[in-house]
Order: sequence, then structure tokens, then C-alpha cells
Amino acid sequence: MATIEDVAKLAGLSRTTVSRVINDQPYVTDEKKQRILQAMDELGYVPNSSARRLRSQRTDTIAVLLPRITNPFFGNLIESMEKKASQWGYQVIVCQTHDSKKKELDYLQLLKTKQVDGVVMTSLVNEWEVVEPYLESGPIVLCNEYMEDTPVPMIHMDHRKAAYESTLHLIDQGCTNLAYLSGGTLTHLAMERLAGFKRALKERGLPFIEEAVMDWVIQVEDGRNAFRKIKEEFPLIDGVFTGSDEVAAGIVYEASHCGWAIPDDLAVVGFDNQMLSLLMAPAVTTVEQPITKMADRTIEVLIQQLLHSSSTTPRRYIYSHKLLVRNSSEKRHSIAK
Amino acid sequence: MATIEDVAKLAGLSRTTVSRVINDQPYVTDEKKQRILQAMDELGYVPNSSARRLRSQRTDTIAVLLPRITNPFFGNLIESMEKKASQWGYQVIVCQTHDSKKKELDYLQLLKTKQVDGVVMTSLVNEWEVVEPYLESGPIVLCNEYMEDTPVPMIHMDHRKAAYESTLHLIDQGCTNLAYLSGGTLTHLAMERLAGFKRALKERGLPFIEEAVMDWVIQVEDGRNAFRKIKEEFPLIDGVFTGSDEVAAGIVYEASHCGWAIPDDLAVVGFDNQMLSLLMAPAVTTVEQPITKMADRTIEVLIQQLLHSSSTTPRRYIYSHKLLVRNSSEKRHSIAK
DNA sequence: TTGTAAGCGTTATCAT
DNA sequence: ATGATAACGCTTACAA
Repeated sequence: MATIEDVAKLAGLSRTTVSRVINDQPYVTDEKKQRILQAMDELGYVPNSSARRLRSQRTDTIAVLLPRITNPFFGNLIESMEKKASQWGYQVIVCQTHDSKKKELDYLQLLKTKQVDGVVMTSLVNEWEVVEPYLESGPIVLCNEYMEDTPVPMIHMDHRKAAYESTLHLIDQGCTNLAYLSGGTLTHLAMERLAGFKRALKERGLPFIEEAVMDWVIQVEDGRNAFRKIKEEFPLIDGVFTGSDEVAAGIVYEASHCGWAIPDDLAVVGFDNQMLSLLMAPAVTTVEQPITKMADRTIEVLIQQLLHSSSTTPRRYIYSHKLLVRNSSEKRHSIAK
Repeated sequence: MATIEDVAKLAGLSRTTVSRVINDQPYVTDEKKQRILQAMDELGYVPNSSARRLRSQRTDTIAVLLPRITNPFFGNLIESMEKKASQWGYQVIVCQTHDSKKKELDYLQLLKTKQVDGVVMTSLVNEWEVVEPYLESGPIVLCNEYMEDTPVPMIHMDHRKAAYESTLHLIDQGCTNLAYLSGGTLTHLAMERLAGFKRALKERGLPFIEEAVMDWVIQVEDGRNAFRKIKEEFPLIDGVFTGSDEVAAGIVYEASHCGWAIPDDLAVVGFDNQMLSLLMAPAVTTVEQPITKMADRTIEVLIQQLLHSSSTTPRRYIYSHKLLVRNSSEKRHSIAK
């Protein structure tokens, strides 16, 4: 494998000059530049990335932590982030935490070992206190996930409000016994949504049915199971708030196959506006998130920190959602007065 | 940032001994080991990964090239690969080529720059001749994608056979005018499938309708457009082979919304057995791939190459598929005699 | 069992 | 405009 030394020798110049060419620095005559470029070509020379990183103390790489790539929401998020990052010459490393505290910390370790320059966290399962020390090793930006009193930039939606509106919508359709299905209570996000759900109930004087709260309902399969449980144990439930379109789809699917009418017997709302929600029959009411905008902003904010390591107070960017009402919740003859 | 030197000093030992502890090597007394571990802890020491890589010439990282992570097939593939790789202490870098020749080569460059020890290609858009030279820089394994006379291990299904069987199934259901929708003709895979499709037609004496072949039909949206085209331009078409469940879903969706009956007016088969195909109404007939098995084997094969750099002839592992017949193609009263 | 010392391939500093 | 030289932080012969 050819090194910079080999190139220098072949071109009859010094390593320094070759390095200048590699890094597009000034003070190299065109003639010598050409000689070097040709030598590089001849030897098939490629700079060794570990050596560059070691010397320059930069990796031009950022890590994006997410629960699982197979969740389309995060898939789309990472897709946009990568596009944006590459525009700035940055690589992205995808880090799946699978909602594990240990894995989350393992990946934050990348910051300490200098494998990445910065980190984006799109979910947060550890306590913030545990994560904060890693800030010493490099910038962290929160996208999607968020919390109060945290000294890092945050880019996200108002999930409490979104859940609140979804729930109001269900109530407006005449639902009076609502179930709440969540992807897990560990994250701050999940608590925000639950708060919005409860607030809507309270405002309309409806009871919060503790027993009809289910956690760790994430996949389609979980949604199917949840429906069966509702059918057998809580037949009075007439509306379901879910934190994901997959779960909503599972419910719609299983309900249809069990002879329940959606939305008349059971109204369902999902979250994220995934393709799936539109394709289901009936189509699933859901919350649209401005994924690309959030992703782009996140990368911009992180890279700005990387470039200027500015000590300005971290900003917070809040994006707005959109409730997409579809047939899984919209009753033809609304019972609401 | 503490270095190995700092730890050595604090523990009153040499860098070498510290290094031995870091790498779990023998010949360190328990007492000194403890002293070192404590020093590391005290200083919050973490080995610098660039330095290790530079010195050891290994990255313990492999790159997996795929078209797009938002395609659930590849999402699941990468999920399994990552799991397997981490069992061996390897990291995985996800590289989205978006079917671009340039990006594919850019990512292969990771091998040359020593950012990764090996590469898995799950799709191949460049000519093999262009890719082959990269083998000098490290091992490459093909998973999913495959071709003849290539000196690298291959792990894949027989796509020609799968397409052949799907097509026969459509014909058995009484279809006589078949359309063929492909995700792109660039890959060898696509050609294999087309060959299987054609063979089935030929065997049953049906015509191959050149005009009803559509390329670059990938997403749900493409499927919807494809249906509209069929409806307007080729109303005689009564069966469609598609290379993806998304496309099939788009067709089913659009057809239903246009008043066509699936499968009676139009039978549809998809590919990959994605969740979506089961959830559609009607559910989509599809081809199940043994994703986890293929992913696991791929990583094992690659890591074996990494560990032993054996010069044995590269093996080829062919896995078998399973045609899942569902309502998008199975006619209640089969017309076939 | 432990330590010395020589690199790994770059880039940054300082001369020239 | 170009070059010599010293790091960057670690691993690994080899010596002790």
C-alpha cells in the first residue's frame, strides 16, 4: 500500500508538499501539483484515514443514535440526516440502541474514543445525568427526543400537543372509553404524549382508564395482541391512542379479521404518517412530522457546533405537526353533539 | 484527554504493560493489573481508536453497501448483520448507494483508505470489472446480489427460480397477459428475475409483452402510477409480477380505489414478504426470503476471511425461498383447468 | 513478567 | 514556495 512517502519520492518532492496537495492548501506551484497528482495516480495512492484522524484529531464523522432502523420514522430521519451531513463532508454512523441503556452508553463511548466528532440522539433511555458527562468529549444534539433544562440543542415537535389533539379528535368522534398504547415509558417523549392524552381526557371530563394503558407496544404484532386483549378484557373501549402507525395497523388488521368495524366499534389513531397508515383499509388517522426539516436542522446545528465550538446557549427548535384525519377514526355519522 | 502514557505514569508502570491490560493479554500480575485498571478509572482513560487503528492496521469495522435503508428488506438485513457482527466484536457501517455507481465506488473506497476491514455488497450497480480491483485492499462478500464467475463468496437466493415460480402461479390462476415491473435493470439480480419470468411464459406458451415491462418501479407511489398506466394503456393485462411488496401494495391500493377487483381483474405478486404485504386488503402474495440466515452467514464468511485471509476458493451459499400465496393472486374460482 | 524503543502514516510548526 | 522534523497515541518485537 502506497504511503505519502512513496508519492513524495516518486514526485521528487517532500511529504509536506504532497500533504498540501492532498488537503488543497495553497503555496504549491501548478507544475509540482501536477507532478504529485500524477504520482498519486500512478501509485494508486489513497491517504490512510486512521493516520489523518490521529494527527488531525478530527474524524469528520457523526454518530446518530436511534432505537431501531427498521422503524420507518427513524429510517427516514437517518436518510435525511445522511444526505445533509454528506453535503458538509461528514460521514454518518448509524447506531441502533434497541432501547437498551447499555447500548446507548456504548455508542456514546464513540465520542470518547474519538471515533466520531459529535453525536445526535434521537431517543434517550438513560437518565440525562448519565449522558451529560459525555459532553466533555464532544457536542451532543437532541433530535425528536427532548427534555427540559438540558444544556444541549434540541430539535423536535411538541408531542404533548400532538397527543392532546389526537385524543380530542377521538373524543369529538364520540369515543368515551379510551385506551392508551405506548412504545415504552422510558423516554421523556413518551411521558409528554401521555400528558397530552390525559389533559384531553380531563378537559372533556372523561376518565383515564389505568387498566387500558399498555406499554412496550411497538410492532404490528404487538398491535394485534393489544386488540385481542381489548376485545377480551376491555370490550367497552371504543377508541385507542397509539404511539405508532405500526401498532395502529396491527389493531386495524386484527379488528377487521375479528369482525369488528373500524372506526365504529373502535376508533384508532396512529403516529408518524408512515406509508402503511395510508395503505391500510381503512386508512389510519395519524400525526405527520416534518422529518426532513428536523433532520436538516439537526445536522446543521451539530456541524455549527463542530466548526465553531461556540459556547452560546443551546437553542431549541420546535416544529409543528399536522393531524391527518382518515377513516380509522372518522365516523360517518358523528355521535358528538 | 488522558493517554496511555498518563495511565502508565500514574500506575508507575510502562505503556507496554498498560497496553497489555487494555488488550487482555497475558503476562501481567493481578496486582499490577488492578493498579492499572484503577489508574484508568481515575483518569477516565479511553484508548484512542485512531491510534489503535493506525498502529494495528485493523479497524474491526465492516461496511455494508445497500441501495436504501428505508427499504425494509435491507433494513432487516442490516439489522441481522449488525447483531451478528457485534457478537464478533465488529462494528458495521451502513452505506446507502441509492443505486448510484459513483456512491458505490465512493463507499468501496473505505476499503482503500483503511476505514473498514471488509465490505459486504448487497447490491451491485457497477460492472464487476470496476469493483474487482478493490479486492486488493480487503475482502468483499456478496449477499443477496450475485453473479457468475466472480472470485468472491456469495450468499443469496435463486431469484430466477423465485420469479419463475411466482409467474407460474399467476398463470395457474388463469392470467394470460402479464406485466413485469422491476426495480431497475442495472443489477444482475434484476436480470435473473426477468429470466425466470420469461421462462415461465415460454413454458406455458404465453407471450412476453415488451410494452408491459416497466423499470425503476420501486416505491409505493411508483406502484400506484404503474397501475394507472396499466388501466389506461394496457387494460388487457390481468396479472402483474413485481419485484417488491411496496410496488405491489401501491397497485393493490390504487386498484381498489379505482374500482378494480383484486385479484379477479388483476392478480398481483410482490417480493420479500414485508409486513406490508400481509396487512394489505387483500393481502399480497409474495416471496419470503431467509433474511436472517443469509445475513448471519454473510457476516460469518466475511469475518472468516478477515481472520484467516484464507486463499481457498470462495464458496457460494444458495438459500431457498418460499412462495406465500395470498389473496392478491389467488382467485376463488380458479380458471385454470 | 516487565520495559525499551521503533514505528504506523499523517499533518503542523518552523525554518529556509 | 518548499522541506526537515516533531508530534498524534498506540502496539509490538525484542531485550532484560
